[in-house]
Amino acid sequence: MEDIDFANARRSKNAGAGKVYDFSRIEKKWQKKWEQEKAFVAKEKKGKEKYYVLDMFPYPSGEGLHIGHAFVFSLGDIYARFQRMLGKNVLYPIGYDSLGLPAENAAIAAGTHPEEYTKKSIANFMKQQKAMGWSYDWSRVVKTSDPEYYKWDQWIFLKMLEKGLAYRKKASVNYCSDCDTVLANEQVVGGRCWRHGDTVVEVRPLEQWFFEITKYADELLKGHEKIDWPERAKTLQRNWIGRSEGTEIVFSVGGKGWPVFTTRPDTLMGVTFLVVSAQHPELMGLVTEEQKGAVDKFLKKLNSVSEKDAGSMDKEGVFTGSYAEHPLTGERIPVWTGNFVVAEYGSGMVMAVPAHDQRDYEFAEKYGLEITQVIEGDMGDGAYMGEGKLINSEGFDGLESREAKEHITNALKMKKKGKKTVQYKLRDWLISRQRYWGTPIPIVYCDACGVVPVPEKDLPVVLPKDVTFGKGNPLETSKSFVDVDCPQCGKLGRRETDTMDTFVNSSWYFLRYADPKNGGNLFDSQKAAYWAPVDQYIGGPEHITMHLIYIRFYTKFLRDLGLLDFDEPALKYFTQGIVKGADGEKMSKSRGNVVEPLEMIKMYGADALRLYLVSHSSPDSDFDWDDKAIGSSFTFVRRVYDYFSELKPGKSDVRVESKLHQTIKAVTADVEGFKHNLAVIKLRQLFSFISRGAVDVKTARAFVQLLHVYCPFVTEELWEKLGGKGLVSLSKWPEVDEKKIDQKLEAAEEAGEKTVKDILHVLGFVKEKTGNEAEGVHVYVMPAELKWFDAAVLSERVKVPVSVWSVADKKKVDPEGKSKKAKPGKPGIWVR
RNA sequence: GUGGGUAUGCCGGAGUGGUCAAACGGGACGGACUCAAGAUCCGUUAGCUUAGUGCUUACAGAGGUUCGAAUCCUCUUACCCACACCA
Repeated sequence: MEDIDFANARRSKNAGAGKVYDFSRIEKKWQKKWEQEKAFVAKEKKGKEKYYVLDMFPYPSGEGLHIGHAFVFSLGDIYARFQRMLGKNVLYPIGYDSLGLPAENAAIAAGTHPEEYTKKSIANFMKQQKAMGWSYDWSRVVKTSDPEYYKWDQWIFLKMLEKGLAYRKKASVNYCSDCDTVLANEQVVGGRCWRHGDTVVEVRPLEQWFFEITKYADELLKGHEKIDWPERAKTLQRNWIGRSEGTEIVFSVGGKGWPVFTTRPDTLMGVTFLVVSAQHPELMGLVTEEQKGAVDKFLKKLNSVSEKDAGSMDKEGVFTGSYAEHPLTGERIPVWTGNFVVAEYGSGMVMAVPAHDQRDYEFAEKYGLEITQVIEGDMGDGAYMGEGKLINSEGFDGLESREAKEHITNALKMKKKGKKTVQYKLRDWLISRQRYWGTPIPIVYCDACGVVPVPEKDLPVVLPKDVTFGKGNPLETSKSFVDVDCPQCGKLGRRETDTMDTFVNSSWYFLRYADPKNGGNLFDSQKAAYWAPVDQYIGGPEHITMHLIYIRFYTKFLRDLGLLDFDEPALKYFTQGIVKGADGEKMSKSRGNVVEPLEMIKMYGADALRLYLVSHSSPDSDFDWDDKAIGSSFTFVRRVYDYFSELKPGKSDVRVESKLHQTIKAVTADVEGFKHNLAVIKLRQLFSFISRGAVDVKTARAFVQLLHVYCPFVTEELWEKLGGKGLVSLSKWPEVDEKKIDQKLEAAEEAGEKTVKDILHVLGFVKEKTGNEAEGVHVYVMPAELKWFDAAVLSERVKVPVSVWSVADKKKVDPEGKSKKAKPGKPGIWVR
């Protein structure tokens, strides 16, 4: 065969030199070794500082790991390895968020049971996770689909119920007809299902279970002070919780009191109409006979507008025919209904002050409603939204907004027509799902006893196998599950068929890792107290408003049960960026830009993949995958391997030592701060420095240790070759010896680099001018700097023989007097 | 609309007051080694200029602060993310 097999050629070239970087052999070898030696199994050790690193556990899909997983989990692993090498007692566990809709859907599509599907997916995940070299404690794996796990979800539910935090309520809920289930507010994206972007979410009234998370709203806000999270994550949560202080004012309509929330009670005397949400459940109660036709027509029109356009719709409304009574003046105020009032926020009715609220202003203009200015200010082109001195407000005239808020609220309070109050955007957490693959809600409905909780001793309520998948909730098709005796009276009752939102499962899993096999309790409080809270949590920004709020809520609740003595689950949190396809688009199968970690491991090895993932850019920013760039990471790893596996140790000179310690110092800080891109650069620089000259074993080992957090496999191999004791994984992180960092040497190095450049520059000129190749170069340096310059190294760099002279040397050859040009740090140069 | 973020050379991206024509990687180009290489090594990569120099123009745009700005402030523009009329 005449065709050249390049891959083979590369191999054989390596082989000829006797140094093949056979990454797949190396990676398998160390994977096995770590497992055999139980290297990463964590045990509570009194007196040793613990450190808990946690990645958000994955949802095990049948497709296996994607490149995003490879990226985040590598970040966690780097951190865990780092902390371990710093001597901390590290807990770095992994588990599977294995309940959830996708498994159920995929199982239905594939004609299997979700349990089968999940089992296979998890096995596949594990294989890949091990291939990536992530240093998990595999003895603590937690699977949320395991009845021994979700038993405790049910237990917590019962506690919530006991404490009055779990309740049932008929609610207009978001219903996705594709999922055949109800969605939480957080799962509705722009009026559409978060999983089915094409499906418009319907609003249906259903009897649902809720957790009263709003009870903790204030604490969730205050807790931010205690935790070291990115500011934008906190801001996002703050806005999500959306606390606003204001006044609740009761307007009476037809003898019935209608509370209205406002942050601007100072504008009360400027109220000229009220607007009730068009989606308000009690709207029709306000509509008079004469107006019924108009309101119906209006509602019909609203319904015909698709959700998509509803957002950009103009403010519209219609008079209900009713009048409210102003709480202070008793004046008659018309009540309108409008499309711009949010039904679920506050009471679903607002007081309109067109002079001082832009939305109200537009509405009033449109329908010719009265506009009364009550705050001094410029109303040139619309409402004056600022604060200021009150006018046209009877007894309150002359007050500043701030005092007026107090006075008016007090006046209302005296008349029992209002009070100071706080509103949140955060709603209670709707946990009911009409699906199979979730935690069954431990409740029995009994004709005689009503809603009866399943007694603790009967937990877990296990998902039945005899179900039929199809439309609706499969649990309803299991007679053995539904038909159950009432725990109270013993008569036949009916089991709750709703299951819990999967975010329930992930709200306390970090605690279960502390004691994953406990059969008698959620966890052992001692063990939890030892490991928790999480010291460093890592996961995507998409979880900030859902999971990261729920997990904080659960932690506070468990604390209130007396199970924990802390109230924040994660002290530090790091959000990584998104890995996008080479085309800059989000990776997706339909775009065909998906990169498979396994493919990359096959081609370049896990070490190169890991190194590439963190060296591209700062881990908290998004980045586009680049096929070519991973090649350079591979090349680097291979060179490192080639160099150190054949190392003939010599003596490190002082410059290498200085450089090493400088690098240790910088890399330590970079790894600590997740600045891996910068750390990698420094490691590359150190390597090219080292590999130019001689190093001793100690230095070589230190380099290998620094690189280890990024490339765990190849560094284990090299550590062994360099005669390191035990595993690098468990070795002690190199310590900085400040004394060895010599600024003068740094200056020397810099001078050397500059000189190389200068010589090359001059050589270029000479060639240009004379057309001849230079025969040699003389370098004249300051006497004190003589030791900085090595003729052999310079010759090698500039590819022309170089001789180095001290300017003070009487015997120097210097026909053109170039030595006179020499300055400190900048030698004279003569080319012959 | 509100809140948050980003804007750097051919590209990806470092860099948060002077040591910056700006790390590192990719690409391109030139050279070395080679029968040859997609392998390795060494360079160049704003323009003009120069025996290693100097100047000009540069970090989205326009202003400003400062002895001095990619870096701080203001406004504008574009893009990204979240929330979407929260009273």
